[in-house]
Amino acid sequence: MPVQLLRIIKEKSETPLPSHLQEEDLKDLQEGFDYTNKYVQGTVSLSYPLTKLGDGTDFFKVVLQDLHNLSQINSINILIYGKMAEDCAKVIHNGDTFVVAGFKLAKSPTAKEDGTHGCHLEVSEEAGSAIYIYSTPKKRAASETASASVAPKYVYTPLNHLKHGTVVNLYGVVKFFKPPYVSKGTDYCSVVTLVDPSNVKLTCTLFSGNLDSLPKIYKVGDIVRFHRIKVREYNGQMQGITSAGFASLTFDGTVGAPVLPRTSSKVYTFMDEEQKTIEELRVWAASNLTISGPATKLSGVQPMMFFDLTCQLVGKAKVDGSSFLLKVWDGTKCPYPTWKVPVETGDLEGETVLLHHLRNLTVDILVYDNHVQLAKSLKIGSFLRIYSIHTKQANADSDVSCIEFHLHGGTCYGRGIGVLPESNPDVKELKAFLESVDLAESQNMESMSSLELDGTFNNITDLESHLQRCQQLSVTVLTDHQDLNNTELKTILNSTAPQQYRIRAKLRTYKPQKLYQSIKLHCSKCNSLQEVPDGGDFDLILQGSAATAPNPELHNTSWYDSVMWTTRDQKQRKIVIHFVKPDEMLQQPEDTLLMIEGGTLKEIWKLTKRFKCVIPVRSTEDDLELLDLSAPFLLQGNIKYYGCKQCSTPKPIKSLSSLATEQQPSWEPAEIAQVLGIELLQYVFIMKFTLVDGTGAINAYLFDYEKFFQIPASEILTNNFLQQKMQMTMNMLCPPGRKLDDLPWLECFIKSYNVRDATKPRVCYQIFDTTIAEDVV
DNA sequence: GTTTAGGGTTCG
Repeated sequence: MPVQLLRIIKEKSETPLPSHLQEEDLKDLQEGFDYTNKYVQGTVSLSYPLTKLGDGTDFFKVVLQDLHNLSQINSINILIYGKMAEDCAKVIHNGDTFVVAGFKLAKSPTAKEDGTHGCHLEVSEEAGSAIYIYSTPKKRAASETASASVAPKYVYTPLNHLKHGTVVNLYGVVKFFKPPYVSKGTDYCSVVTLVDPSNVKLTCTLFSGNLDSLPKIYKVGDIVRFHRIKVREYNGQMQGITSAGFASLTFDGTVGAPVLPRTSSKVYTFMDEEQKTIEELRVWAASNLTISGPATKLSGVQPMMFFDLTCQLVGKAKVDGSSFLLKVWDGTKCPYPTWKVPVETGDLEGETVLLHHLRNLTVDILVYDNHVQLAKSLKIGSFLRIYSIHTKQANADSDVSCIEFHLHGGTCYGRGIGVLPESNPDVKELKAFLESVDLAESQNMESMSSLELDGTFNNITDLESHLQRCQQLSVTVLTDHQDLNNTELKTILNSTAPQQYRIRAKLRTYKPQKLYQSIKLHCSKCNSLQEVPDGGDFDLILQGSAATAPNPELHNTSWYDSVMWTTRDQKQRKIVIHFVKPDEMLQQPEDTLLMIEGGTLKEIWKLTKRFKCVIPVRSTEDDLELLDLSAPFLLQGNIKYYGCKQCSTPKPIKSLSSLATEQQPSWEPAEIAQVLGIELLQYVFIMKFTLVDGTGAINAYLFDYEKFFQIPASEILTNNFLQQKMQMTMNMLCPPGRKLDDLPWLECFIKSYNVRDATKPRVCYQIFDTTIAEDVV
């Protein structure tokens, strides 16, 4: 809208300028800068008559003065070209406040003569400029009286004085409306029924090929002003219909709300009189029109109702030729399970991450027939009001029934979809609310009742394919208890613990998503879980122990041979390696256990490649001893073995001689730990699986040393291949980006158990006696 | 300077 005539009340603009525009001071304007998104503001001090340039283009020149700028150069010439020149010349008056946005700056050839700015502004529709003119009524009235140039005076006809075959202007309060929809002809259509204080109704049928030029009505009670509407008699009643030059303004009908016209007209008159009319109509409507109650939120829907929903579009997808899916949210949670319309993953438009985040708050609305075309054109993220959504209860007799949302075909009762601008007060309120919604809360599966869970299995399509799916092989296999029957998750959730169940479910999600974070150390004695220490800690401990000088008296005993040397670097570090002697004389290095004093991380690492076991030690007066238990007490291959600090009581190293004297020591970590008084910590996978089966969802812990993944937890941290293998397995169980429908089934055993910790008692679940099927691995 | 729709809930 290149030229807008607005009103000023108490020096303050009623209509804020578009937010992307930034004000620029006249004195700061410089050549060579981009002023596409800038505006300047001032008072019209002089305007010249509208003229035509040689090529026939309309041309209009205005001098703009910045009254707040006390410097010498406080005015600038504005050159307006084309249609904007014509529009502007019609409405502008000296003294008006004038705002120009999106102009071009050029050197002014007349700067020196007239004392204005060194540059002038060039303004035209082609350049993307916009002009806003603020006119104070008093000044305008005075100037109109003085100049005797009278603005067109509109006459408005009350609804009880309409005559067939006339074209009139009128005001009315919206009693009913159909938001613009695609007609069967070439245009959009909107049907609007108005009333006014004469208590006569007028239904208007409005057509336009341009969606924007139909009145922007958002709710019953809005007030409209129509210019040039044709009146006809139809079925014994007066009817309004668009005629050439039809134009409209729409206002919020709330008493006391700002009087802001919604329009697409480039130029319109709107002054004191109009303001007064709107305010009077608002007051009349407040006591004469049925006021609808508060808007229905998703949290307030009932199984069988029609309602209007103000919401944000999160996703959309084609379904078939006659229906289309809209995924929307309003920040509240529907109290019933809601249906999920199955669509191909590739057909779903919207931000995947957001769709996932909001999955518990979005509802699927299936729109049909004539609404499909409009629905397709909607932008993700836009704010909508969907009129007359029908809620329907699916499978009413089953105990897992859910609510379906339909926008049926046709336009009865104003059924349709309207896009609300961000400036709409309801949208502002909704936006603020959406930003405040605590997603963590709504995503917390544990806080959800089984009824609230994903309703994927609750519609007919899914039931049909249910048999098919039952025949699918599970990606997991039970290693025991095959005689048990499956139990639904809902039943498990409603039962007391402890018990054991066989279930058939899908892995909806799991934690941690970074698989290496699932590896912990477990003490089977005190049942504690701890993080795997990182290599840096080990390095520090080694450096600390290197400060302890080796004790030569401890070298070369009956059960080990010792070798010592000094590094040639400045540190002159002493390194001792004690090779444990087995009975067998001929021993291969790969079968040998050695102990090392004063070695670095790198040296130890190298030794583990050649020898079977490496134990870092340091000297005391009468024996070798293990280092701090934050360091591994044993390294074997790629694996570092740790002891539980709490449960271990380390013994002198000579206790190891009992193993060394065996004929062929196996050097099992568990045995070594035992003789050294170490409580061995076991590597485990700890994961939280969220399992769903259509009746409920359960968070079950996977506590696995090796059996489930058939990958030893101890090896995963140092083996890229195994990490990849585990990631592939998880991708198989829970393919990323897949709908729940397409996930594979898992057969699992789970056991429930009671947990009493600092918080309230709760029931937890753990997977057991289950393993990944061979063909999956 | 035509047609569309011309208010009054649901096939899915």
